[in-house]
Amino acid sequence: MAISKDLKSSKERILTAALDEFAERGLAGARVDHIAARAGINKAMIYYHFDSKEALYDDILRAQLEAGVADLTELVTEPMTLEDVLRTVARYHARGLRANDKIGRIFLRELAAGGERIQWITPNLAGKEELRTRIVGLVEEGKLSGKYRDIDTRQAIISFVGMSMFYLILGPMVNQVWGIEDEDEFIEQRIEAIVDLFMRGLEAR
Amino acid sequence: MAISKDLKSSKERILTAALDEFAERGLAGARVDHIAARAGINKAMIYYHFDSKEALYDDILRAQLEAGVADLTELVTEPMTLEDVLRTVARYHARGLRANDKIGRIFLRELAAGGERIQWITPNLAGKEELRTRIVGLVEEGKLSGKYRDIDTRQAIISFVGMSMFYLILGPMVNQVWGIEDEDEFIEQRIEAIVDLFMRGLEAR
DNA sequence: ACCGATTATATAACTGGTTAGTTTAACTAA
DNA sequence: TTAGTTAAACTAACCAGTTATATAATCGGT
Repeated sequence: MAISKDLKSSKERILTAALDEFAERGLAGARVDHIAARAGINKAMIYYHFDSKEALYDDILRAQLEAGVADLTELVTEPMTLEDVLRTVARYHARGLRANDKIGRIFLRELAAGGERIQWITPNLAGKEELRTRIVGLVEEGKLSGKYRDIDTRQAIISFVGMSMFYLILGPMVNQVWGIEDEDEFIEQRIEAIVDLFMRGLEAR
Repeated sequence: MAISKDLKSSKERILTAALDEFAERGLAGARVDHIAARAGINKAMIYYHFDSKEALYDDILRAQLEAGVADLTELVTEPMTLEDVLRTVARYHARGLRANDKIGRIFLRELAAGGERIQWITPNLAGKEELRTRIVGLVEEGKLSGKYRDIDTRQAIISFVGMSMFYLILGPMVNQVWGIEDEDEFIEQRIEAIVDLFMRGLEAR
């Protein structure tokens, strides 16, 4: 039998199936039998590759977070203006994570639980610090040159990230409340609206 | 016996205990036995007052959402400028919901699950629409009079709500990433920073 | 005031389905 | 020979919901 190697290894199949199951139901709501069925393998294989349901979950969470931060930092390597960096971040949040919202949903539940697991798994994600200090630097520079107003840099950046991540987090709800039909168009407008509002709010007159 | 009426009725005790349990563990992770223990009553009493664990959860969710929206709409009854309305909303998000973050945590998990339950429970929260149309009206008015720029009103308001709710949602993570010590002071600064950035970004030069 | 009936409150023990994790025994491909 | 894989049955704990039972409060009728 065996229609060949079936494309992906069983371990990979378990990982993708588990990502789906955890995104839909959360750690407590996920069922190991469901994961096995989704992956099209026997449950015993899960315990052959992973110690426990929790260990599987932690593996996935770590891998996804690391990949996410790596993707984003890679996008902002060359020298860029503040506006371009922010547009890149906004685009990443709006487009990239919407295309794969699974980690977003898992992330939300972790936050609801207190975020301790995330801090335990990834004490310091490589690249996260780097990107932040880079944005801080660009804002401070503009302030010194008189191009930007003398605002609280930290608060401003948190505001930007908030605007940028909000749709990622509350997308479905926003669509319903505001009756949004063409989501793709809305997202493109959203990216520009965020950057425009922020830069305008920052610039000295 | 009975050391008296024991302050709160058993139903009220169940409701507060369940709110705690659901906030900490979510619907799937919550245990009816834990709720009973926290409330200091017998498990059967839960099924005397409520049909099921889910029904109890739905009751709590509905009551909390209704109370939240009612609180907020009450705060913005009198005629106010856009800036004052926004400051009220920001203050409400930053202070009010932080003082009782339980419903926020439950809300996050609902969003992660797709938000369908919230829409089912509260198809149209009284007052929610009212507040939104009021803010839209104030922005449109300012645009017509030339006080504000000709931006996309919808996008701008979503941006504002994003900035405002972000700290509510990601508070603990923000504190860790930015190393915030004095949280109370930070929150007060946050409210002003949000309103300032938004108004400045909106105003015509 | 008194009676019976209903209602609210409470408990401990139980039931039956569910679920994470295991075991056994066989099979395949490198 | 070893690492990977499968199916199926098993177990031990867990957990939502029930039942049997009991006591106190409430109330309508007389």
